[in-house]
Amino acid sequence: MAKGITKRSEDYSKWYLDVIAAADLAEHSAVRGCMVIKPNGYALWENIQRQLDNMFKETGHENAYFPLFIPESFIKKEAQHIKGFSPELAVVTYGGGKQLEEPLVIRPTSETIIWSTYAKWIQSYRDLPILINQWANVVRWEMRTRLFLRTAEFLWQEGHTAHATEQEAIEETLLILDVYRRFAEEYLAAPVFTGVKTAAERFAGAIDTYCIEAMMQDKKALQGGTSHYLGENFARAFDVTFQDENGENKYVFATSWGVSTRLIGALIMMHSDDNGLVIPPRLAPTKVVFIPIWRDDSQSDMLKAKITALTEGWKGRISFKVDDRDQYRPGYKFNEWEKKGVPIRLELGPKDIENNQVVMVRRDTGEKMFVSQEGLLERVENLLATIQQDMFNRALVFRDANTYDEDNFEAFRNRIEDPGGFFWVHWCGSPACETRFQDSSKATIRLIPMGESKKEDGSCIVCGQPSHTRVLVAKSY
RNA sequence: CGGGGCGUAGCGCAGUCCGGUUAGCGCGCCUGCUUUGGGAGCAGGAAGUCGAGAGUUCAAAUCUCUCCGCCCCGACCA
Repeated sequence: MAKGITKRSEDYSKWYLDVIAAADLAEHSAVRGCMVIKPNGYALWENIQRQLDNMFKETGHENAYFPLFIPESFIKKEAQHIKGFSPELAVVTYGGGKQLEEPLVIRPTSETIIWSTYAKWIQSYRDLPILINQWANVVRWEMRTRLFLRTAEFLWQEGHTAHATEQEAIEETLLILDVYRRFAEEYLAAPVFTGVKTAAERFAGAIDTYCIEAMMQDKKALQGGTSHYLGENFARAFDVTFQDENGENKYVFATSWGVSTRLIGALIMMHSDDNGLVIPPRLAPTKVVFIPIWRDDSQSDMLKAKITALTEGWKGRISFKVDDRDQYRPGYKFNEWEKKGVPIRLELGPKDIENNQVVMVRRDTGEKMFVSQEGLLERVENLLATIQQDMFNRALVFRDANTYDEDNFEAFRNRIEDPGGFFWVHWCGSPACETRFQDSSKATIRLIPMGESKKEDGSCIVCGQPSHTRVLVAKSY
């Protein structure tokens, strides 16, 4: 049915690239590992941005902007940080035709430039907290790249906050984790597990890294966002101190957190099908496309006028398009908007005029409905809400059907290959056993859950030592 | 960086083994007419430094050498 899109069952990663091409979201650029985000893809990013930005503002954050270039010496100040990032840095050594005295690193993340700045801003406890976010691009020289999922340059937001107490900083970290979870569930229609990373998977320079993890349709995990509690690590490296109420000098406590254009990759891989992109209504740049179907010119004028009347008052309430192009026939248009993932298609032809109806078609299920022209906007809005909810529910059912408890290491090694999925297993906490998961199964510990749900006594699936909680293990992107 | 594949019109490809007219095909694009409820038909048309450079030859998309780039799979990562 869909020309030019490989079936998921044939080649999942080819399918992924085909969906992006068919929906005209992005393309590879002349620069290795970089992508051009085209208008359809960027519109998705703008919607993600708009919503998250609102959520950050609602929780008391402000936006600011820090420079792209970071003096090399800054990056080197925090030992773990430089260790983690040095392999993937892009460095500028020439400027204005002359060799620079000090090379400038193109930011892979902005902790160092930000903390060197915060050091100047903070003297007193009265200066705290600082709750800043920035929308920016960053560069990480990746070996292997894939559109949206991993590119050498990507767009993201990075929040950087400074607090007087450890408790407040940890609360901030968890607050943002919850913002990410809510955004994933309510907007991306993506059920996620939340938890904390193991030491091996932790952000370079963090005390703890919290994350949201979602299951893609190939049953692999994708980390959608991270929130880090940085403790005093960066404050010590950049000498960021404040005087508290008692006149004592103390280091500030830090957090940082981010989500990137990778979320677009997650959205694609969770919801799209063999006919192309499927966008959750709340993030869809165009929520409804209206297609008139005519037999001659007089009809076309009449139908266009009717659609204008039917969509009276829609502007400002719902984003819609009327596809009245004369050079394409209806079937072509149906297909085109399906590939692009528009949630609802409305058709209006001579038969519908006779019956005072409109044909309404869901992108997510393909279901076709004949509905009255009365109260059309309300019907559309209701259906959009239904689609949003159904998409979440389907993803949740899929994830739960492919998530298992497993206590036998050999069985685990077999099942992670076939059928694959998420596995809750007991782990003693030792890095040695963690390494054995990875080496023997190519799967990693995605997170250690925080709540009570997976707390139970058991024995480590690798070594048999006591364990008090199950951890989530899966192959991942 | 290792393994595999590829580079010929905007996109997808044939032609390359075995050198030889004016480098083809499909889709798309432009013009016109007919069409229009699931990817329209006919007619006409535009569009190529055959990835780059060097070499062999009367003659190179095709043979030789060098280089560049991209995609897929692995090791590292949001």
